[in-house]
Amino acid sequence: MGRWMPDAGERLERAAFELFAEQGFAETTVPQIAERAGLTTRSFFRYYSDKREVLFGFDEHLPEIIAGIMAEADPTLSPMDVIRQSLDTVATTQLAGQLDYLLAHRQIVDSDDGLRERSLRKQAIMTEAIEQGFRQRGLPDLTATLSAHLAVAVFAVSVDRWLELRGERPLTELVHEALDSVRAVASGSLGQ
Amino acid sequence: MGRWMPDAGERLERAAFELFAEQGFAETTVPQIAERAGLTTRSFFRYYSDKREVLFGFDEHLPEIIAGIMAEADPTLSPMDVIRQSLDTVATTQLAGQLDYLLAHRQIVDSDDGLRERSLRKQAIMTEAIEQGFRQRGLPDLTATLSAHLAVAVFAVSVDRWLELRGERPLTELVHEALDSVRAVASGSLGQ
DNA sequence: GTCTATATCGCGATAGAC
DNA sequence: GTCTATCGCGATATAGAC
Repeated sequence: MGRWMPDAGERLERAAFELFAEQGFAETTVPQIAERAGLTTRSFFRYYSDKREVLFGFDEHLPEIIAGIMAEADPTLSPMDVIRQSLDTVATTQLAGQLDYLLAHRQIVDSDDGLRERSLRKQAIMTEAIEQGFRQRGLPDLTATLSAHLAVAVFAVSVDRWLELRGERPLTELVHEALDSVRAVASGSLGQ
Repeated sequence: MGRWMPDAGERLERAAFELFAEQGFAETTVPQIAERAGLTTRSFFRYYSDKREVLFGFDEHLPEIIAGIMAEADPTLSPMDVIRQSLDTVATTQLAGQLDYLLAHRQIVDSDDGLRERSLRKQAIMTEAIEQGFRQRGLPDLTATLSAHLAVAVFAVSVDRWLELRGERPLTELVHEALDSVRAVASGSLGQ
């Protein structure tokens, strides 16, 4: 057996995920994670800058993925149509089939303030990437920024509901419902 | 001299703000803050659960303030009108005159990843409070949630611009501009 | 890989307010 | 005297330096 088993990063991620689920995030120490993955504490910090990052490794790829999806959309589409089409794509190509993983992930994240905060940073990363995508499409700064915030809000709220419903309703349906609701609110057509 | 000078919390806050501005957040230790405030390290943590919190003490009051402002608005107003009116109130009663403090605060927060993250949590706290306010006004859950996200996005983006412009334009004007932009995006009236 | 700073928190003792 | 803020000591874990 070689000195370095392959996929150290993945082994750390798997070990951490298991331990967090078994004993909780706060109760799990980095040395424990490293030991289960067959590495030293020092090596853990080489792969992840802090204990929370091991649950958010995928964030690294988000900007590129988002840029790709938004670049594919027809240049003549309005921002709302870009949002709808892009979120549909994400729902079907990225999240379908991930329900169980996402539920477990969510349960861990919700158990700890620090992780909830880290999760907000993930949303901020997405917002920036989407904003950048809209700028590439020629939108002015203010519009690009607000469209990005709107897209992330719709997406986050819809995924929340999807997980609460344990996938009983398709994510795309929830996304469309949220988009309709945003349109109604923003147009001021909801006089009481 | 008594063992307890009054306003320990405020003294810690002032000392921390000064030290962060002088030497940076990461370079300032809790013992330094405590010493300048005339307290021990242990006491610091009785007032603030971690080093970042000393810059966000006001968050505690946000839910109550938000609830009060939203409750004052005419019950017949649409969500968008509630948002506009409430943000106008916040801009004039809470933020006017705070420009210098907010600029200094922002400079510190922007210098550190952990503080930026904490700042996102502040936005999440605001979002929850606004959502709750809309529920009190009788909005259905989905609409209340999305309206709250919309309000916070508009507010945050507008304050960002206000600070970048160093107050050259009135905050209310920037808020209205952002609200107009949101309406245009959400109504789909921005075909390319 | 080893060493270390420092954030963070638990516990028991104590000092002053009321 | 009770109550609460503060202190002092110590332990542990993260995170970064060397």
